[in-house]
Amino acid sequence: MLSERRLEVLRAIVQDYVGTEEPVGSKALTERHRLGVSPATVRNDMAVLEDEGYIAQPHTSAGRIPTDKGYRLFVDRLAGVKPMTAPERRAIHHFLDGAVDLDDVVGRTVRLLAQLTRQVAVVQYPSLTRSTVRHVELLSLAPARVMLVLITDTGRVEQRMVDCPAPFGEASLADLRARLNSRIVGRRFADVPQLVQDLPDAFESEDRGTVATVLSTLLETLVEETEERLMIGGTANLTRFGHDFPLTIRPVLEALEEQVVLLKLLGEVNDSGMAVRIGHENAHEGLNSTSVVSVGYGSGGEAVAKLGVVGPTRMDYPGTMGAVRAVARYVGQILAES
Amino acid sequence: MLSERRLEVLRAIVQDYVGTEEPVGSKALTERHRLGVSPATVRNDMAVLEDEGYIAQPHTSAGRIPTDKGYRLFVDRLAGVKPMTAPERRAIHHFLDGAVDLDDVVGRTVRLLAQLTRQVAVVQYPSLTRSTVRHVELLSLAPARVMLVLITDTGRVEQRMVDCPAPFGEASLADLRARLNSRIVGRRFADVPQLVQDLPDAFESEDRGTVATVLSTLLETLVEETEERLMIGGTANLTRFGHDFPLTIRPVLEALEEQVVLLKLLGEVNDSGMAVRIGHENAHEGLNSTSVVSVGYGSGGEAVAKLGVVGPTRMDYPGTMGAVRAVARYVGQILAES
DNA sequence: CCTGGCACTCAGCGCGCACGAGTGCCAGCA
DNA sequence: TGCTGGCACTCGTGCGCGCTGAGTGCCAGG
Repeated sequence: MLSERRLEVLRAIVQDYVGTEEPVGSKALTERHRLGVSPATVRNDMAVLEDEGYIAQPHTSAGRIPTDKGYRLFVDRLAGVKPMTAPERRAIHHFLDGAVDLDDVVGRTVRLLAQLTRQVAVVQYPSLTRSTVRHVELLSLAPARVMLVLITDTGRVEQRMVDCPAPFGEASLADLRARLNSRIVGRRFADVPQLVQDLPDAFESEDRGTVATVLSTLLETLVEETEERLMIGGTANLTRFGHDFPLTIRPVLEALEEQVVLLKLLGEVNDSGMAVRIGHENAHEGLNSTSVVSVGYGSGGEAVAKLGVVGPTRMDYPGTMGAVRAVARYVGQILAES
Repeated sequence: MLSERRLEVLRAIVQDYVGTEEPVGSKALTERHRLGVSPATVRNDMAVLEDEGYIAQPHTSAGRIPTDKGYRLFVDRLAGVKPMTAPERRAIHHFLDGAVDLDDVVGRTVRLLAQLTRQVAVVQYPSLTRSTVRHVELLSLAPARVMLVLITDTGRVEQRMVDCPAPFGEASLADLRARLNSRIVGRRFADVPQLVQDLPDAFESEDRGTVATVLSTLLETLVEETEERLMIGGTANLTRFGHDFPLTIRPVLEALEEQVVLLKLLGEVNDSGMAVRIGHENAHEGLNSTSVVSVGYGSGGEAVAKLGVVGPTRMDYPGTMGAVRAVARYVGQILAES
């Protein structure tokens, strides 16, 4: 167990390193923080912290930098979430108000997050399966061609073309539309498969094939990993990563281009709502020198999707967490209003 | 006017420099190309080419590299468009087939282009105004709340919420839907404003306000710069830019995040279809060391949108132009089929 | 107009050296 | 037992130096 002062030393190291981006030495520490002890004592504490794996030196005769483990301790026990100031909150509201549709909301959110945190922002669209059906529309575009449009309560709209096995009359289409909507409007998309299972039975045999085709297309749109969409922004902030960064930035950009990786990245948000993954805690190799701060957001109580930022492990955790949380809350409100 | 051989020397310089990324000297040139003259002669030619501004040396006692003007001459007169090989064409087809909706088509196209050219790819969604109306749908979500859904023949779907000034009955809604569709289906979106101008007149006075609101929302979606959407990919390829690239990559990433800049970037495609902007020919400062190859694509004869790639001025122009053209053609086909 | 020869330039590289920030250890003191 | 000042040590960084070699421009001769 580390003494109170040693924790204080660790906190000071993290803060200084985040600020200066340079290894911090014992002398500098005592000058910048009122620790009440001499550099020599701090050196002893540092030696202990290094033994325990919380800090490391890049090379002998250099100052110390926090390790992933050090950041972890910092985040868990030494720092809180820094709340946004009133002007910042106003800026968030101002920036997000006036979005015309969901794409716009997500786009603005991404830019806002990137700007506030000066890092790379990732925003997931509200997941279909976790949303509620607001409406299902069927449009006849040709005798045997139907367009299926799904609308969620979060404003997300998905459409699919359906090539029917047989021509489908306008009356049958209206019938299907009505039955479908009466069954699933207001229900969660996740429940839709069960709710429509026996729907073809209600139709004449000649239409059954088409109805089944439409339904299977509907179900296909709900398949995980296909239905998920996301937007990223602020990649220009990657250039602030470090000096050696050709090697660092490359794998990060590559990782950011892979949907699957990104979805995993946002990962399981724990119950308190916010997740912080530090360095090697990220499964993906290319992201071993980055940290991810993510949080769920939603229109009501439960999260319909996640958003977060990706930045260097050397980031301002309290500030970033504060920004991410504030943005998520307000996006949730916006969605609830639409 | 430059002699035939001097043009040949310029071509050789461009080809070698693109291949090696290193300034090319007179000796190396005569070794790698059958110019039929000695290095000394080539040196004289180089001196002339340098006087004329087609090449430059980074510093004395280094080889020459092409200038923007040199690349321009190369593209205009010395090189053609390299056609795709059969396997490459097959790969394109394979990659793009099986997209489920427009987002998917655009997403696949971006990834494909980035992969083929090893550069940053930019794909614009089919512009609304240049597309044709396939269907307009109006959905009543609440007594005074309507969702407007626009569907184009290219598969693009846009939706907007409309808050009506007064409750709007189901019958009136159906009426508006029918009138609207009969007027504009099959017409170009650009013509819609004129076509719907007097539509409110056909309604009872109590509904006129709502109809006008719906129509104005419809027109808003057609406003330029709001209606344009695009997707980019392959930013990881930026890391292959050069050695000094922290300074190069930053402004490029920033430019890529700005819609407006990107839209201008794709720029006016000339009549032959393809546009190549080299270095300083790009208006945006951050892109002064990049070249942009873009082309229009469309389902029928005329272009509904553009796509292209952004890469270092030192790029394989014939190959890049070939890839861009081939992809654009096939995307056009895909859109026509949907 | 082309060619071989020649003197010249200069970026890159490796080397050695001095500097200084930062450390670990130890003896002394509260 | 824990803190402190002192001290020797380490090692990365920056600087100056000279060498090397690729590449050039120029010139005289064919």
